Amino acid sequence: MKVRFAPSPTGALHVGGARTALFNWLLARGAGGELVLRIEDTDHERSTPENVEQIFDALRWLDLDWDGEPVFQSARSERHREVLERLLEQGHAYRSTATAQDVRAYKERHGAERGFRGEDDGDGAVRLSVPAEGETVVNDEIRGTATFKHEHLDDPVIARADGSVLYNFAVAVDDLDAGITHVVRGEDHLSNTPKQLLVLEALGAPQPVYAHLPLLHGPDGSKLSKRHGAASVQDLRDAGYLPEAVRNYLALLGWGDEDDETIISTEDLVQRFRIDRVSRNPARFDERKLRWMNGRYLRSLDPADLARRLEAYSGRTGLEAAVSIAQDKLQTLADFWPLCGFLFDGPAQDAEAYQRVIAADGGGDRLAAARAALEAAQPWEEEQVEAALREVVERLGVKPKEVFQPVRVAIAGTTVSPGIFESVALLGREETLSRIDAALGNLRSSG
RNA sequence: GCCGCUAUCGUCUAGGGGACUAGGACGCCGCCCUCUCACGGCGGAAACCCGGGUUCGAAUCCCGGUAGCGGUACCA
Repeated sequence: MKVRFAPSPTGALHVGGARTALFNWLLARGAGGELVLRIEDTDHERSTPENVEQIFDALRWLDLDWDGEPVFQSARSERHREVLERLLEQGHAYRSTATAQDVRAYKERHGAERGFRGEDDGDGAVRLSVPAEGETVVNDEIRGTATFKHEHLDDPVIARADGSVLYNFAVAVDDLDAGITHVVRGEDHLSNTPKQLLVLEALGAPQPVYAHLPLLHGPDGSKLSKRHGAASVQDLRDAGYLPEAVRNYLALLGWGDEDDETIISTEDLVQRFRIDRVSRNPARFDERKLRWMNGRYLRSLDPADLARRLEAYSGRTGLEAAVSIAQDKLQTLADFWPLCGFLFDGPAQDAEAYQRVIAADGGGDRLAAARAALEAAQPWEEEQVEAALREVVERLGVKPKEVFQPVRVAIAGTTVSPGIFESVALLGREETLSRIDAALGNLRSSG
């Protein structure tokens, strides 16, 4: 088995393209086949080094590897010219000067459902001769068969007047030459497939196995784009998702095993993935479910591992202690800093929280009581911190939160943080007391 | 317009003639846990596009309609 993944280098790797890459990868890796990467761009306008590097980068981040060197398509290779000549000589193709207007005029005369047939003008673009009778059947692993009657098919242009070849010709020849056995790509290519099959047939070449994946849409059913949030692999990485979670989520978008598992490791995915179990309906990309799944993966990570990833993501260091008290509260890597930033950069400035929790209803008095208890806590460990604060709660006869929240706002600046005992213990005695003093000082000065 | 593909809870899906009172997951709602926010636990609402046919029996097979998507480039 030889599988190929052929992204078009339009820039970032779109989420749909990433899923196609994943399915190709799962198919090849699961069957022990070979997976080649080909950058598909016959006119070479889009495959700038930057665009190509973005594709590689996205694939590497997803940890989807390929075999051998990536291949770059060419519109003017000697091989393409040679095959074109052969088709011309054998009468499978002809040169025609017919324009798009000519095609329209033809259909007005013969009916809209009638495929265009040109005449051999001896020059102009090269068109493939579609047989007058019969049909071309695409055997698709996912859809069964799609039948295209030849009378409905236009003679497709396969090379421009200047001799450069077009996609539907190039892709068929390139797949043939590379010995590709399995073509897995988006459903938008299904209607192109008969053209490619006809090229192969004119060449007397065998057909690969096809599988056309349903398309991916945005949450509202329209084409997935930036305005829906994350639309590319780059966006996903920036939003703080884990590659293993993205792989898991994407695999379940259009594919489902009979056992209904939701969290599936990549190893299991490789083992269980079956191309013929891919769904036929288009799927919507729902970032909420990805967030949930990412949280599951995040929580299952070893804290040291999570800290490493967070450090790479944020560019900061020394995060492990904070990670260990915040891990359960994160869904993405991006959630960490808003939650734990106060441990490193001082309390946040949430005036509303301060007013409501410390400045009102005796919050300051309870905070002062907590300060005194904390000052006496010995040693400065989570257990002693908890004992000290709970003792204050008991002595004052108030609800726990009436003591804990003022402390939280004093050290974190906001009402949301990791557990209060862990946070205080991690912050240290000196820093904690000084932040409480600052909050209390504020209270006095504001009267 | 023409050609092609598709149609199960809001979303992703399981199901492939009787096991369907249609299962799971996200999301949503309620309760529990609880120092905030989360996590977790328990429970709930929520779907077979419509119409014909085949059959003892249809979510499942067939036909038609409708809708969505894709293609219809000297783009990829």
